[in-house]
Amino acid sequence: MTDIPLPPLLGELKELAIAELHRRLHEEGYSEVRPGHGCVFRFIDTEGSRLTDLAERSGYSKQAVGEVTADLEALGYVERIPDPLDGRAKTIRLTEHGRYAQAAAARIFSEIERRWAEQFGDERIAQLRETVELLLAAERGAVPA
Amino acid sequence: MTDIPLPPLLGELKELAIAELHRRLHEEGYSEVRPGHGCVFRFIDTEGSRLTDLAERSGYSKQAVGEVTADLEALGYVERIPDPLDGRAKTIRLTEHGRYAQAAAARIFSEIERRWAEQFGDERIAQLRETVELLLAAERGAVPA
DNA sequence: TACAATTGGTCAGGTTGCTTGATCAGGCCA
DNA sequence: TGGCCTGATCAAGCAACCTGACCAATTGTA
Repeated sequence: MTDIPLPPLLGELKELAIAELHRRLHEEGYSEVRPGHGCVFRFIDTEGSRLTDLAERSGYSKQAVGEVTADLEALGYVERIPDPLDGRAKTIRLTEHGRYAQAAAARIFSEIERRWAEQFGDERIAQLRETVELLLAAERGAVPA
Repeated sequence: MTDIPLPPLLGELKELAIAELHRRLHEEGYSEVRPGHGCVFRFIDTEGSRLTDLAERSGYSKQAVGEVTADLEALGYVERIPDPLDGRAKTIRLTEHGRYAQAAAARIFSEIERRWAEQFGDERIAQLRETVELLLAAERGAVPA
C-alpha cells in the first residue's frame, strides 16, 4: 500500500521517453520539433490530411492544430495545398523534410523500445505493450463521454 | 512496425486514469482539486514539508509549487505555519480536509488498479507495475542531466 | 434553383500552468 | 560585523491550449 500509484509512474516514464526523443531529434538536426508538434506528425496520412481530421484524431481543437500546422509550415515540415474538390478545405501534407523528421522519430522510438527489450527481455516489453493496449481499449470504451 | 510507439500509449493511459481520478474526486465533493495540485498531494510529508522540498521532489520550480500551495490554502486543503526553528521557512501541512482528499485519491487509484487486475489478471497488472518501475529506475539513472 | 443549414478554416481574445529574473528577510560563518 | 547563502515571494512573460465569432464554400431541401 505504500506503492506509488501506477498512473504517475506511467506518466513519468512517458515524459522521460519523450524527452529522449526530442533530445535525439535535436541532435539529428530537427532542432525545431517540439512535443506539441506531435498532433500533426502522429496523425497525418501519407497522402496528407485535413485540419479537421487531425483535430478529431488528436483530440485537440481545430485552432490548436491550426497553430501547430502554421508553425510547422513556417519551419518547412509541412505544406498546405488547396483541396481541388472542396474550395473550403486545404490538405496538409508533409514535405520531404517533414517525412525525414517523421521517419527519424519513428526510428528513435523503435530504438528506445529495442533498448528496453535488450535490458529487460523481449518477452517483458512485448507484454508491457500488450497490457497497455488492453487497458487502453478497455478504458477508451468505458467512458466514451 | 505499424505499431504505435509505446510512449504515447503510456501517456494516453495515464491521461485516462488521471481523468477518472478527478472525475471521481469531484463526485466525492473534492471538486476544486485539479491535476496540477498533485505536486503537493503527492510529495508532502505527513508532518508537513517545506516549499523548497516539494519543488525539489516534484521537479517544478518553487514559484510553481508556491502558486499551487497558495491555491490549496485558499481552498482549505493545506495550511502554512511558520517554522519555529527557521524564521525564513514555512511548513506546508495538510489540513484535515486535505488529508481526507489525499486519502480519497489514494483509494481511487487503488480501486482503479484493482479493477484492472480483475479484468486482466493480478499477474498481468503486477508485472506491468514491475516493468514500469524497472524501466523508470533505468531511465532515471541514464540521464541525470 | 434558391435558400437554409452545415462544414472547413481562421481570427481574436482569454486562461492555465508553467518559466526566469529580481528582491528581501533571516540564518550561517569567517 | 560583514558577506554569503537560502527560503519564500513578487513580477513579468511565454507556450499551449481553450471558447466564441466569423467567413466562405458546399450540401441538403423543398
